[in-house]
Amino acid sequence: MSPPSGSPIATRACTVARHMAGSPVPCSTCAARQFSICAPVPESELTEFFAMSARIRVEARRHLFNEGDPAQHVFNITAGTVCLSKALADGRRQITGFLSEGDFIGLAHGDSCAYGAEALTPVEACRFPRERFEQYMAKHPDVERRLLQIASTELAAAQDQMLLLGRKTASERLASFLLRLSDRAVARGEPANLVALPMTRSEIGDYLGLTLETVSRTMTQLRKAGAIDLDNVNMVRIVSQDSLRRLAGTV
Amino acid sequence: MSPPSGSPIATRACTVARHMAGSPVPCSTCAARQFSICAPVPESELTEFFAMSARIRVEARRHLFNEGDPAQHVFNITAGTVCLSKALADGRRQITGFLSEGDFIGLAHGDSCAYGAEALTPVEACRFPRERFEQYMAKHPDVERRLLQIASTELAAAQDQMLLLGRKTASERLASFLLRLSDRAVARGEPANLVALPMTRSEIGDYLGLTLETVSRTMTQLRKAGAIDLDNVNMVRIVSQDSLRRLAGTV
DNA sequence: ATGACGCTTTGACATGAATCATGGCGCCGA
DNA sequence: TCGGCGCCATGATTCATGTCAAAGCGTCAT
Repeated sequence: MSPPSGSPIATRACTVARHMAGSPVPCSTCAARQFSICAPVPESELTEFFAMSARIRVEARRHLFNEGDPAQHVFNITAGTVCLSKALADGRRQITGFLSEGDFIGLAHGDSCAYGAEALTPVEACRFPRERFEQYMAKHPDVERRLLQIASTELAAAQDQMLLLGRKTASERLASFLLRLSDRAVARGEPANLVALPMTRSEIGDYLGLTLETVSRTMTQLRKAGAIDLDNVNMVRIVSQDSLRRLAGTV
Repeated sequence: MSPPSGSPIATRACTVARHMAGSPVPCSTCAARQFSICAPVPESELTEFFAMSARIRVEARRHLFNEGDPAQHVFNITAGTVCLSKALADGRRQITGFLSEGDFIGLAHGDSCAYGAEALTPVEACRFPRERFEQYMAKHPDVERRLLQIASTELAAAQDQMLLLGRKTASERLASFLLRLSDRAVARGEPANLVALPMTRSEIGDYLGLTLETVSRTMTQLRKAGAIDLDNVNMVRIVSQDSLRRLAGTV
């Protein structure tokens, strides 16, 4: 299934699918659209909007781009999970967000990417040339307004995360994290008490400012406290939303 | 000078100055304007723009608004320093930013304020009713674009801060902090090596995810390492930008 | 079926920063 | 000029989390 690793010729980090001219624009049936930057694009404009972008597929563990790369594209994720991260010279890294279906990537860049983006699972996305996307926005204030709204929401989330990283204990961090994932699941019409973890303990650690060992121990702690159960390592069942909320402090 | 504290009637957290009709709009001579949200407002519109806002003065230690208040206004700071913060139920708090001349307050709010804002020094600001400001933006995409740019910059800064809070040591945090203040001073045409600290050690701690004691000790450490000198508790002289950068890791 | 590999869990120990406690310094008002 | 108060510096000690190490478990390719 996966290509022979290490061969730069045979390996494709990202494949581009072409759209058949004449067939209806896939946007009209895109499940991610309602959550996405493209939500305010009217039906009449969809063809033009769609034509700006390429559909890409990225394998798990591949990077969409690296921190410091020239910022050439913006993305709208239609399937899979991506993490954004920043690193220090010695390898310590901070994951600044886990993104999935409907999420936009491309805010906060200047000329170069302020963070790297890596697929944690196989990912599908719409990729837009940054410049064309900006030109489109300049002509369509609705979309620009939507992006401002997205940026504003991101900023609020970033501030919550600062509170978490600066002032919360390990169990508060993990409890907050699980509750956020749960809220997110609810927003997508999934059950609140069953939380999938597409990322490893190490990645959770890099997001919460902890080590993977502390994440693991804390997970056990929450389990022993009766707040959660582990169906398997990647599937958390929230047993008591209340105790989890109490443990989390807030958010 | 300061009003008798504790009396809700005699005390004014914020005073509103009225503008004389007919006199030229103060915006044209406002030193903060070039850095501000109002930079793209054309001369011809300044009167209208100005008329939307009230000039306010806030004493040191007073709050512009509290976390959870209904979000009624947005602000543009014209003088002084403000800190934004979020708190946990038990009083732990995280300062998410120090703002000054030219900075905009009002991003990231929903119906209620996502954070509190407190004046660290006497502050002057332009205060706009949130709704009117949004209406103005809807009619003036330039201003909306500028706000998106501001939000984007804020987001990048927030991500830097997440890296700092999640992964940096105490001395890396403090070194990064001092370098940022220095960069900021440079952007305003002030000398790079002389950094004013309008906030207390405790506030620095609440910003860097440390205690005031650790901030104090670390300041001593940086001094003994020959990276900085303290003219007095509120004035840091950067002796060696290089060693400070080495200590900081990045940013 | 089996072995290998990657991820997770758990244990033992180390350590950076927090906490608790004390004294010093500087500023402001009487 | 003096006293008081808030902020800061520093020391002693504790503690949460990091680090190092080893073993368990699941998955996947052979």
